[in-house]
Amino acid sequence: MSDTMVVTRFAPSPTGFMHVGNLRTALYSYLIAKHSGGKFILRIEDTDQERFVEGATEVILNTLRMTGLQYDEGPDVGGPNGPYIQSQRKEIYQKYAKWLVDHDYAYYCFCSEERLRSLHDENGIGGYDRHCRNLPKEEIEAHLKNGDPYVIRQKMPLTGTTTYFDEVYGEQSVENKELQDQILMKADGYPTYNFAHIVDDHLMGVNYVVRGNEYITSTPKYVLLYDAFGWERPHYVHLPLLCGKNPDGSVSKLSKRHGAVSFEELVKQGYLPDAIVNYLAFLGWAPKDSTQEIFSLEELVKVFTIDGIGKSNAVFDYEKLKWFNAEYLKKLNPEDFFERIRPIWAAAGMPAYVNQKKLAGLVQSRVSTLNESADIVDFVLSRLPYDAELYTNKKNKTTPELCLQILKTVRPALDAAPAWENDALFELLQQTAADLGVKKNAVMWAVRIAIARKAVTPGGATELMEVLGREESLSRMDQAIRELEA
RNA sequence: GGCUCGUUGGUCAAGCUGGUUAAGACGCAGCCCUCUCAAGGCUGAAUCAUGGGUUCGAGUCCCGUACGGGCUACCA
Repeated sequence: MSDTMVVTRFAPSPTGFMHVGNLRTALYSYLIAKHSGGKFILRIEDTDQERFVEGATEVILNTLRMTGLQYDEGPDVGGPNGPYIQSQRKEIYQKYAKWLVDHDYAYYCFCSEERLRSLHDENGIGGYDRHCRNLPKEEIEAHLKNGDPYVIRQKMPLTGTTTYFDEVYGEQSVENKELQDQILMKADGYPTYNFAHIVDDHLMGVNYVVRGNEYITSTPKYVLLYDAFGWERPHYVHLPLLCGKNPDGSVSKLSKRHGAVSFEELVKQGYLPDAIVNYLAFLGWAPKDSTQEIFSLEELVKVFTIDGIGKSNAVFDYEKLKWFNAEYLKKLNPEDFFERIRPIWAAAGMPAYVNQKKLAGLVQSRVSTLNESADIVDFVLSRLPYDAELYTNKKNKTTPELCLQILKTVRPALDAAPAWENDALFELLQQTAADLGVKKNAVMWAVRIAIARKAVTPGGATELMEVLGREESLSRMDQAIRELEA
């Protein structure tokens, strides 16, 4: 292990929901820190006052809690480098901005918004013309004394190149003349992301900056700031982006039109936090020397390394997420699974006579999300409409007529059932089939359709009879016989 | 437009310093199992964007082209 501890952070802006792309960034930051026994910090970046959303920080805290990404320092747990909410650190940024101005790395800009807008073309493209870069001292003093609104801009070098090393993408370098004199402090006294995160990362000891690759081209500007302050530059780990597939086959940055993209939404749809985390880990990363895919958070911490991170953007695939979720659902012990779907069934109106525990057992290996557990048992929740067609089955050679005959034989035999339990019922029906001289499968088909009225059900005829209970099963069967006779 | 990053099957991807029958997973198809359907087991179809180099030999190195992403905000 190196002598300096790895310190990473997750620094979301409170938007009101947790985009899975953001969650994945948080995950990777956490894993990189914890893999080497380092520290993981949470910092809220709320410097955009116009975008303030009530309760948004709670969403972030809650997501991290549910996914198990425990941070060592953060707004609600404190730490030696707080506060961890940027809006509470205004004076700090102002102090450092002032230092930059005093040392000629930044300057006051008094340009009006109208003037700035006029610099842009119809697409909003076009940089600042550095109008205020070399204002005479007296003019600056006058503006300041006059209380004119101003911003502070970074004074980029006009020549040369800036180079930095990215842990994923390798060496990156740009011509300094391409760099904009970006705004560090806004007119409202708040810093921009471009400035605040640098000051905070340094002050908080963050030495591994993990974020989306949309920052790859602006990082030279950040590196210049570190250099200006004389601070040690952090390691940079830029991550490939998460994309979604469009109807026409093209891909673009993952957004709402691709489906559920927030953690909360996925959970609401019946995905388990652990499964979501596991899937996200594999979007842009793969373990070395292993084809294993199911990993707990603790296991991920052990195997996660930066050199396993890919460079190209990944498409978010809901089918694969479903598979992960189904795997996690199957791994749950039966009681656990039952407890999770019980409220869903209750809300759907599960009848009291149903043996829910048994039903849950039948459902567990047949759903890929919690919510599906209600759809898949619709025929239990209420009696589905009669459909004579279902009694006809080519493979088992059944027809409505044959089924009626079978049911009329089965029904009285059932009265003699020793116990209303799967094995006994199975044996009984098997015996009836033998007595009748028809295949067992034909009997099973007739009975199952009679009580479920559905071609595809979780579990077979006798299992469903057990789940429905004696009374309901017989009642359904009686009804089926009446309908077939009509 | 400028700058920049990327490109292995439909999707996630392994393939690190050039020689592989180019892993594995999801999905898809088929078979087995089976009281329907799942689960489980087995099999299969499907990929190195493209054109030039370098080399005895390139998915792996170099250049161009195409396509895609990102940045170019008093958003992060």
